[in-house]
Amino acid sequence: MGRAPCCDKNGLKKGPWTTEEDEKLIDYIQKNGYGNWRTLPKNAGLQRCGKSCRLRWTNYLRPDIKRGRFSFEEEETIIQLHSILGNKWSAIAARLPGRTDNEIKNYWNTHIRKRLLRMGIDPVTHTPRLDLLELSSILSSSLYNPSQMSISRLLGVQSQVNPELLKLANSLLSSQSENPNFLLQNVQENELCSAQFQNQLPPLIQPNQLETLIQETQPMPANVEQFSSNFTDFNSQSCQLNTLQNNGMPTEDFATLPNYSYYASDQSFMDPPPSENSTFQSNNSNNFSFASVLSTPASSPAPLNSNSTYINGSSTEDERESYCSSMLKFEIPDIFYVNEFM
DNA sequence: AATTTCCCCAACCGCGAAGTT
DNA sequence: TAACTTCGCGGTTGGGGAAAT
Repeated sequence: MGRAPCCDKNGLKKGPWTTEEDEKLIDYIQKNGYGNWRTLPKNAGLQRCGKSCRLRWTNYLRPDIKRGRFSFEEEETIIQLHSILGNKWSAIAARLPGRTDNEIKNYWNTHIRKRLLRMGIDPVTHTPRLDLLELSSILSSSLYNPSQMSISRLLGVQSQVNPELLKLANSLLSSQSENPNFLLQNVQENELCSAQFQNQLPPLIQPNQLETLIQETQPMPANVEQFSSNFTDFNSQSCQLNTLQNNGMPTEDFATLPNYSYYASDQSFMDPPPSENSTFQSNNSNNFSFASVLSTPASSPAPLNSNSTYINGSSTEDERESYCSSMLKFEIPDIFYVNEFM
């Protein structure tokens, strides 16, 4: 069937709204409410199409809109929800009172997405980028089997890996041949790091919680199952690259892993978390927690009530990135200069 | 100081779903 | 049930300010 135009565009104004227009729209809606967006602009005396009025109201003029920077709490929630819901901005917005889908979408695209990319996380799947993982795997194995190295392996994966990364790997291997301890030290650090990490994951989501979420998010996005299974690899492999990034520096920040919900944090379902100085214990370190996502049902948006430890809202972008780095623990080594590949 | 480039975000567009006639 | 209308969503654009050169 044909699609009807949203309005007669002849003579209708487009572009930024003026204060006068805003006042007219607010005044009309306060007196009459909103409902029929098609007739609203005419009744309100606006030379705009209904769609434009609706957008202006829902994204900007609505009295319950919260403006200003996103808090860490909100950012954490967005990342969690996006990992499950994908680009369902309206669904995500329903769990963030006062934020609009447009605002969240913009924030994702301009801040969070870029940050995840810098950290080597695929912002679509929320898993480590496969090409980087493959590179990491090749470099690690080459240290223990130098005779089998490794150009052949690089060539073997060339169809899957960014060609520029192959070049990078090649140059790193050259460095390794000149200084045999260069990467080996990092791998040994990595093993230590892994051992620490395995012992420090917080409590896991209970099966019934996961079931609730799955029911709530039907139909399940295609990437959810993949995400859950991939997260197993993520836990172990992310540690690996992180150690390379530290380039021999201690990895003590694992001991103070922030109470981030990728590892289960929200208190709606959880017992009070261990203090930052205590050691997390887990029977199974490979599971992902959806707990905090479940804290506010879509049908009844309510303020989030996470007890996560946050830096105050005035912190800088760098601080946020540093915080996120600790959360996700998957930074690309500086020595890789990977920004150009992102 | 002038120009260029980058970045952010409000607003627009097209589409599909749901509702109505 | 087909035709039409309305609504809402997600992707994209472009104006303007900030930062870099």
